[in-house]
Amino acid sequence: MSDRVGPPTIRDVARRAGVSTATVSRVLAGIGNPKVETAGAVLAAVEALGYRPSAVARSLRMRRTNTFGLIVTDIQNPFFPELVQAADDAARTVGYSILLGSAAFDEHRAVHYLDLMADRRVDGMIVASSQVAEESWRWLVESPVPVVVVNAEPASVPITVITSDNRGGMRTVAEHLIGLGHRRMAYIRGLEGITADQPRVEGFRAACRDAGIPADGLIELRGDAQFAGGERAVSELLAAGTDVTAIACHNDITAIGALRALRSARIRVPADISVVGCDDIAAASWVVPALTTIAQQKAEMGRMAVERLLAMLDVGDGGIAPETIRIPMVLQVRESTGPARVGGVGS
Amino acid sequence: MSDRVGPPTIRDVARRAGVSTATVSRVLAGIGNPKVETAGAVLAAVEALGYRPSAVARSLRMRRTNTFGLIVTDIQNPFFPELVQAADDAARTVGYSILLGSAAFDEHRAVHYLDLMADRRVDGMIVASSQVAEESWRWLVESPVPVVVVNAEPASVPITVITSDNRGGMRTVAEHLIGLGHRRMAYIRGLEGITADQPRVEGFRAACRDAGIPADGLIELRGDAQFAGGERAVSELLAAGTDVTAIACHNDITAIGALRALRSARIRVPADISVVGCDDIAAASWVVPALTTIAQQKAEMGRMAVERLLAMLDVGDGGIAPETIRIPMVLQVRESTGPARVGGVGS
DNA sequence: ATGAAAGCGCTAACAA
DNA sequence: TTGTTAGCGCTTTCAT
Repeated sequence: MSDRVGPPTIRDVARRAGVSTATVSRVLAGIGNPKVETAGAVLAAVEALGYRPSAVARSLRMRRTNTFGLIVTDIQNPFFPELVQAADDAARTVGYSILLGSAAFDEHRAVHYLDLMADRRVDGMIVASSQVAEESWRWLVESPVPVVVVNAEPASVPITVITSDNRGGMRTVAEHLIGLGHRRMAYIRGLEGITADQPRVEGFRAACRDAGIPADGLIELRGDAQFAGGERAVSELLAAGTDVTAIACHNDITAIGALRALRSARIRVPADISVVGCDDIAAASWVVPALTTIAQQKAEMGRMAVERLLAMLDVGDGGIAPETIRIPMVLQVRESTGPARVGGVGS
Repeated sequence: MSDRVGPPTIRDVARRAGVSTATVSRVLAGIGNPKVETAGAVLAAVEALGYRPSAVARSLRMRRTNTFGLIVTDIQNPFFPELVQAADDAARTVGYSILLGSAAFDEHRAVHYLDLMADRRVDGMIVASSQVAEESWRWLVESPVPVVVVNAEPASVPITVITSDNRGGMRTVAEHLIGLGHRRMAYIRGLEGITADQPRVEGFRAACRDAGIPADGLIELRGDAQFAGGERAVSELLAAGTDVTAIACHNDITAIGALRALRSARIRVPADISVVGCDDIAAASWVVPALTTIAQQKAEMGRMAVERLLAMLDVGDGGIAPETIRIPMVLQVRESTGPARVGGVGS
């Protein structure tokens, strides 16, 4: 009747089974050829005691935690949960778990998580956050732990990156619109400096150029990658009396904001103006009209990030050359885009 | 030039500073009155080596991980990220971190995470998942680690629960509707067996009863707590030719589905029919018309769960009696509810 | 096939 | 004020 404090340890099991801790360890790890009776005794003791090996002690001894750190910009952004889920799925199947950090748009928090995960001795890190300063990126590449960056492209730092093909994706969007006859369009950009902003708008511009659309056929506005930014940009657009037949947005949330502003102005979508988003979050198919958008393959990205980390662990980091992997985006045509109207708004 | 493998340890620091590891530990912990020069030397060595104490080793030694486990039903459900964020915030400020597990509606996964977190020796657990079998609940209460349940109410198990006042919330919703003159209403329920389903519908019924609304003034339909369920339920309602002036839904996603079905049927909201949801997810204010809903105070719940865990840790679990804390819900009146129309639909 | 013992990196008595 | 030492619970040589 010892006053055992805390969960049973391997010693408790060993004692009860009348063997050494080494034997318990081996039996549980399935190493060696234990005599059936020994194995039986061990297993019985484990069962009786409800023994669960301490991952903490094991981590210390093994010098590996079987944990990957995952830092996201903001878990409340509907883009991330799917990524997180996919990464977790992939990790789980190979015995890893994910330690999550949501930077909540705060650079300091991002750094905090970087430290935290270093302290926790995670075996690898996935950084899906653009809230990371150049300085931190350097620190990351130099650190011995494998790192995969998702949806951000740190300037001038050799590191493995998994990202959507933002440029190509927005080009596809533009082509879709142009194919529908649109020749006067607006593009609502994301927050200034956000990683994907530049490539997306460039892709859009490129397609316009290729289609021979004159420079003033594309008007660019600044949003904030949030609902409010989309609303505001459209209000400004309308206030300025600018006449476009389509609006492409940096992301779905922006587009949904745009949709709402348009509706308030009694402009019909897509009859008067077409709207298209980017990301394909769940809400994109909930709104009316359902949003045409170009989808990021979030699950695919999460899966790949983990795979990559695993590969680096195998080869012993550094064995794998940093590489930028671009995952294609896929167009989801729904209800918010249609043929360009010919006359003025309301015609 | 030793081929140091892995990050520097406390011994490296001690060696470099010419002191014992104990001293390093003390200086870093701010314990005792180290001579300034000693402290200086230690700090310098720490700096030079880029030393970060191993949380793994510390956890083993201290028998505490400074980690709370958090299991959610499904991180992709917009309800949870805010809860997670709040819990993480609260935990972070007191030096804790959150190990997240998303059960993804899978009972086996929920169990998997339970085990995982036990193995990791988390100092406490927050279980915000209804995917947990009775058997597991028992296991949880018996386990020595403090547990707080969020938004679920395990039958007949004494455990600390933090939940929204679902009954009171839906009562408020009904009263809002009744106050607007509605007397023939529909209620779309959640998935069968889901924890909040029963109290919510009961709250609604109670208010109807109190207002003297006849039994056939409230028609109940079964949804699935998802978009599709809301759509389907409304279609059925319309197909049956049932004439109601308001529809209350188990949650926002259902309500958004309902909104869409109504729109397809060219029924105006709120002119013809009012719609109200529950939860107040971000998308509730994005849709058109913006959804009137009764908000769960998710951040509050996350915060409280952590506080409670901390308290249990202090007092030494068991010192605090299991208690069910009901957090009030707050009505958000937006655009989807209005006065009951008097004539038939379309009048 | 099994046991004894060392040690992963840290903290906390206890000594000095 | 600082150092010595003994573990925390595990895995893994090296013996036996």
